[in-house]
Amino acid sequence: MLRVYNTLTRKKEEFQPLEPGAVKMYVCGPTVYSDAHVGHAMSAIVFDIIRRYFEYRGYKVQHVMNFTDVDDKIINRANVLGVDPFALGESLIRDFRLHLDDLHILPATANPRATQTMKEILAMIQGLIDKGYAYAADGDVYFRVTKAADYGKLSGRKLDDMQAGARVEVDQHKEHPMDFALWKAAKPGEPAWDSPWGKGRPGWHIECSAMNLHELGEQIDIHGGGNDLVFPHHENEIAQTESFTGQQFARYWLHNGMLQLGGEKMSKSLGNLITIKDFLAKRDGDVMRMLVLNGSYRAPLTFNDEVLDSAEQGLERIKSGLRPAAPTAAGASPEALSALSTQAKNTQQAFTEAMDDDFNTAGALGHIFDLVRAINTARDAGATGEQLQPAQKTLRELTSVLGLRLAEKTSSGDADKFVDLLVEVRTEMRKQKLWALSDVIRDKLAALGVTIEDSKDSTRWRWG
RNA sequence: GGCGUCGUGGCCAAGUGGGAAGGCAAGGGUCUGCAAAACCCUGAUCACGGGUUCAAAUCCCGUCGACGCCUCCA
Repeated sequence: MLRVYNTLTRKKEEFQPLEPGAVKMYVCGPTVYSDAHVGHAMSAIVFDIIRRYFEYRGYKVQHVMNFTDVDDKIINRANVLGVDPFALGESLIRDFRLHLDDLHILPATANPRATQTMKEILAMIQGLIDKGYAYAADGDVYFRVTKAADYGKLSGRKLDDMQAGARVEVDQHKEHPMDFALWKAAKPGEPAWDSPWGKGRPGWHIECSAMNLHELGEQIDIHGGGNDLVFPHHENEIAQTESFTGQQFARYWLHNGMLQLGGEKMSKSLGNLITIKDFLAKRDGDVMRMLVLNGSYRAPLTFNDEVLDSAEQGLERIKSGLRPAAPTAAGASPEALSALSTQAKNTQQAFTEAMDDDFNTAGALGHIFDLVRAINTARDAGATGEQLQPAQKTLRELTSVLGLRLAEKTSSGDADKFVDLLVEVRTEMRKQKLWALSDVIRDKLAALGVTIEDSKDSTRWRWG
């Protein structure tokens, strides 16, 4: 039984899809006004793992991730750069997609954009006005929060409490300080679309509601995003969509925790961010994923060089389990092989149990390391490639559910042949006990990125 | 001020009533010509103080601390 933590109820609940065997999942993507940072990567990786796990469990997943491509910040930044806001968004979306690929994140089944959903946005706003949930004022349109009886149910807030906080902007157009914009009247020089209320553009929240409705229908299984979106964004989405359709919107609300850099949330507004591009220039995409897997997706995640180094070493360890049998392997005992296959079976089961419990990746990873150890023990006991194969296949399968690539480094070009030759020559030297010379070759190759591992009667090497 | 999450060995962290997973780092060992890799071994009064219970890291109350949201944010 798969259980997920639902922000709406603050409890873990059994996952029951609207339609058997299918999952409709909508995840809030970035607003494209500057380079995406590793916090965006974390969120994308979290929901990629969730999606992969659902697919592993046999569900057909519709995974929608939007791009917000019209918004104040995009316009401001485009003005600063002196470029067209749409061109800016376009190029950032292109970059983001490349990053997702480098991070081994499966492409969403749909990537709607605000600017391409304008018809649906306008229809929804009109519908909300018709039903009395929204009102036009001076070219703007606002949502009437007092009309939505359960406004605040996701974030656990009450309208009265929020007013007490007094950090709500005062706007004479609004009936209630917490009313929020569905449509914003255009200022001179801004991108604008025609509407019954004059030229303008959509507010931030309505686009997600409209895209959801358009791509997935009135009800969805899972709505996801960072926990900084719980209020006001997701709260407002619920208010809009449920007021419009008259029924429950998303059954399960899943939120990932924030990446912490130096004890603080990484964010664009704080400016303490590391872009995905900078990260990938230094580390493999698997490292970021490993970091996410080692923690709990709902909790804050520490991000620094120490934990990244640790993640990198952990990956090496998993890879050790995938390495081939010794060339001279004579075969392991039946007891050893039986222990290996038992461990593979147990690992598979324990993995599923962990992941079924609200995607407990840290637990799942622990079980995977048990299998790694069992494989390495069997290899040390002389298991042949054929004998290791079933367990290694299980290891591959489970790690790929988590989205790990686990690629061994390779060289481009013909270098391998020359390394083979050097290693061959070195083997001769070792036979003649020319240790000093052998060690020089080993050191120099290491400097070139080749790792040499000798055993009693054979030598193997690899990049990295 | 309001709402919420959390505090587990040097670091990251799983576990939410009855054995304190796992990874990284460190130390010791096996193997090796030496290394490396692999394997084995070594380590925790579970923030603090009360309470409930035969039994608490886990439930309840309190204290302290950290972080998030309440304004755009993954």
